[in-house]
Amino acid sequence: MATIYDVAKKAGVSPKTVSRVINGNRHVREETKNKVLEAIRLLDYYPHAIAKSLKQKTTNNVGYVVPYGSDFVFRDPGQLEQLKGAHNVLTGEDYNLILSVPNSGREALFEVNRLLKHREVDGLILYAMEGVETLAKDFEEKGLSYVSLGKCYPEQEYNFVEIDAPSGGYLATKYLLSLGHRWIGFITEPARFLAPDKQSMIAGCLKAYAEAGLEFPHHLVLEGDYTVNFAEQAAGWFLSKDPGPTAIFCASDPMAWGLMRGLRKEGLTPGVEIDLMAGDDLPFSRAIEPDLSAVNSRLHELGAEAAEMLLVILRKKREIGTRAKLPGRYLRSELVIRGTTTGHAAKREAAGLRR
Amino acid sequence: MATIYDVAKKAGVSPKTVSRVINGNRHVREETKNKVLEAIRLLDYYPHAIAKSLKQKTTNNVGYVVPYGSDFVFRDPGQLEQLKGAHNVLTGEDYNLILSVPNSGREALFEVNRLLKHREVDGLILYAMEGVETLAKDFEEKGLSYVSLGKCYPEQEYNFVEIDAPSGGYLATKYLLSLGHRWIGFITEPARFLAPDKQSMIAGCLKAYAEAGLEFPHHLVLEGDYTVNFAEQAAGWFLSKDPGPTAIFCASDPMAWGLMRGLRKEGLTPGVEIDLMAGDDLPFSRAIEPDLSAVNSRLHELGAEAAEMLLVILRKKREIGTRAKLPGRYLRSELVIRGTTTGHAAKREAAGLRR
DNA sequence: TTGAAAGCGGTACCAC
DNA sequence: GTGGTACCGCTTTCAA
Repeated sequence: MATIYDVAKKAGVSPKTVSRVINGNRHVREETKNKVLEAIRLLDYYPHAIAKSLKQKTTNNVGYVVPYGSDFVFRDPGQLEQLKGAHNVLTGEDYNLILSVPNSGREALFEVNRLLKHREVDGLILYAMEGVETLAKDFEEKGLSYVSLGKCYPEQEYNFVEIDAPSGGYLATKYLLSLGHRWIGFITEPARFLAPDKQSMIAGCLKAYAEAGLEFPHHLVLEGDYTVNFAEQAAGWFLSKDPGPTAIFCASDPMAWGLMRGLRKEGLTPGVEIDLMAGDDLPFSRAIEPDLSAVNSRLHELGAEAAEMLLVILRKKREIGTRAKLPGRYLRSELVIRGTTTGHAAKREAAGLRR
Repeated sequence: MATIYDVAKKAGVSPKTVSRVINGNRHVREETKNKVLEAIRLLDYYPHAIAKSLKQKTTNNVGYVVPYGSDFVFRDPGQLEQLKGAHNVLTGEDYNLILSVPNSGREALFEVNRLLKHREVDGLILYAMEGVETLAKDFEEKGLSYVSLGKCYPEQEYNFVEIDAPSGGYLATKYLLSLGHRWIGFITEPARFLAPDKQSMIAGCLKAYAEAGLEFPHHLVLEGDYTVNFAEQAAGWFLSKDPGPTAIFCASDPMAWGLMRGLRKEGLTPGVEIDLMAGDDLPFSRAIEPDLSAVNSRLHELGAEAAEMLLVILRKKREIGTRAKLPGRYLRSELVIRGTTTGHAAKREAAGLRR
């Protein structure tokens, strides 16, 4: 395939002039430019991206590292929303996204080194994981760029974007309480998905109960694992409790799907005998279970925002030469009320009727 | 960051020797090797992937181009299974996968050029799309490597892997007929997803009917669009037909989910009043609708197989220097019988009972 | 406005 | 077993 020299020779100019034309430099006579363009067309010439990279010390690749393994990442719609958000932004700016899905935090650290230190990528979007604290300092020193999805260590102030889980828990709980529910069940995030000091949604749930002057039903809290099947089983667990819940809030949409199925199997219709609120509000959810009331976690925006931040950092680095630090951002959830939170179950309960 | 020269200097050897050590060449004295290793460790040295690429004319990146846009690709579990299959294989051999999701075939051709001709990738996995015929010849000429998911043009004999859709249709239909069904409804693949001469699953369905000596119910065929919502609506359409179906086979799992919901809304329980067979058997489906009988399209294998083929092609190119052609492969579906194909509806029909 | 030549960080042919 | 050096294809400083 043709090189810049072939083009130069054919057009009767120097490689530098060809380079100027390619990169839109205005200091080229129109006539010369046309000769070059014609030669490029004739030779079906495309600049060699690698050679350009070597010279310019940038690859136009960004790595995206999620340490939960390919089985999980490719099959969890919530993960994919984040990924999609980042992918959209990145490709919009002509960056390629290189997805790496190691099976553990340990392997992830290895991947991070592979991608960044070998300079296969200009920067990294990475899930919060233990050990990144050490990395962060290393990156700092070496001028490597990254943004994390979630805080990696308690004191991290820069270069992260995170969902404000407690605020989601607060909103959901407050709303359910306002419908008259007294006994709300909770399926939380798996503890292993929480960054070191990140607060669980439960913090917000507790707050809402406290504000309402009610005692929090600790016996109705279950740690989830983000899977549909787990949540389906959970339905029975909740119903075995006394007092049992008149409403359940769970930390992710897939868990809400499972819970819905579990409840139906037990003969309970969400929105009628029991209320249900989900934790993501994924587009996919609206197809599967269109009626689901939810806290919108804005996962797509989360990924997009991380990518935007990284692009700013990369741009600054290119222009000013130094690595920028962007203050961490929190995304607040919003309430989306649909058909599974009617308060009917709460009214029954108030009327002294128990299932 | 340190270069190979820094390491060489620190170890008191030449860059070439360092290169030998890095690449596992045996012609290095143990003592020298240790000196080099120590220097590498001290300097936290990692070889510059880009520089290596330039010299070796390989990038260790593979492109994956799907011309249906990001909204579709990231939210269709079937697409993601294929992608996951390819990603697993590729990363297992230390290749990076660069995902490109242009909005149309037209844009896809542009992407293909961007990735391949600029040498950002060593090879490409691409969805069958119109216009690839021209590309294929261009690739041939320029020695560029690709494998297509589906045949790109009727006479294509090499470098593709494709699901044998008619065989899936045949299996499903034959099985349903064996249960005693006479009137089977069909939701097909969207025509725009079919490669130029690719046969629809319907070809197989026709064959099964013909073998059974029955007339094919053309009035019960509906072209789908692969979405949940479409299929939900389709339930009503089927029930408005006369004679209506006692079983429905649809070309994808997401459509089966929608159809299930639609049928339930109409008061029909799949497996009881009407039989239902899905067209993918996705892992995700087993969580959402665990009971669904299906034709297993082996989408994960499809992606994996495409990646394997591409790796073989790339290996041959490296070793023999010439671009290999691999004969195209067809993947046959398999029947997975679960709870939604019981034949009850067919027996009722035979007994003269109609809904 | 245009060109000559050095250099990015590796690899590898060919000597020793 | 080890090293000197040219070269991959592009960009860029500096001079013309």
